[in-house]
Amino acid sequence: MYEQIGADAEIDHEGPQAPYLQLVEILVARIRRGDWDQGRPIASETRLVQEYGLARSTVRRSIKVLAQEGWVHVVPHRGTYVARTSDEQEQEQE
Amino acid sequence: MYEQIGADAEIDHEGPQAPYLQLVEILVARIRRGDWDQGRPIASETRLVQEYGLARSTVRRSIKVLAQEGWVHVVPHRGTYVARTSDEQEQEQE
DNA sequence: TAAGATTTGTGCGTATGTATT
DNA sequence: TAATACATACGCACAAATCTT
Repeated sequence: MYEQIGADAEIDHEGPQAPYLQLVEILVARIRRGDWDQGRPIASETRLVQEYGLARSTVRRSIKVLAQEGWVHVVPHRGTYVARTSDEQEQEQE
Repeated sequence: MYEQIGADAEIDHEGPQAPYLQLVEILVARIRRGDWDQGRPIASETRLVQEYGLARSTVRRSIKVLAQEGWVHVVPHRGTYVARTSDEQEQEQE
């Protein structure tokens, strides 16, 4: 999956897919592309808000999904770090 | 058109005209009267529901017509904005 | 030690989107 | 048409922890 939306895509507010899911795909694409290295922080929520024109609550929702899928690791009051850059160790979530 | 029902009319649930069409005429009259300026949001769906005693689905149906006729522009999750205040650039919809 | 900037945590209110009954 | 419920999204405000200067 994550094939329709690329790393350079923008949010389509009119489309059928929810913006928070679009952002999930975009960020996964950017991680895989190497925009941020493993163990390094991705853009802050505030930055993503500015970059994609979304509400912070929406950005946070996307990050929550990324964390659940194991792409990133959120460190309270510090940042959101890249946990992996490919889906090699893809794992099931209950 | 929109001559029979004025800006201060109320919905007549007994009459021959469907409530959603009555509301369309009322809202157009209110826009033309200047209740809401161009580029500004009209009353929310919830507000219109309370004001006219209609179901939200009915109000939305009216707004859909207004949007198709170019009177308003619906911005997802934000509001319904006045696109024009007169029928100068009246245009055909397919 | 202190102050300021940055970042995530949390909550509230409101609006539209969609579906069901 | 109506009534209801839930999902999705925006905006704002403030708290708490961290980092920088």
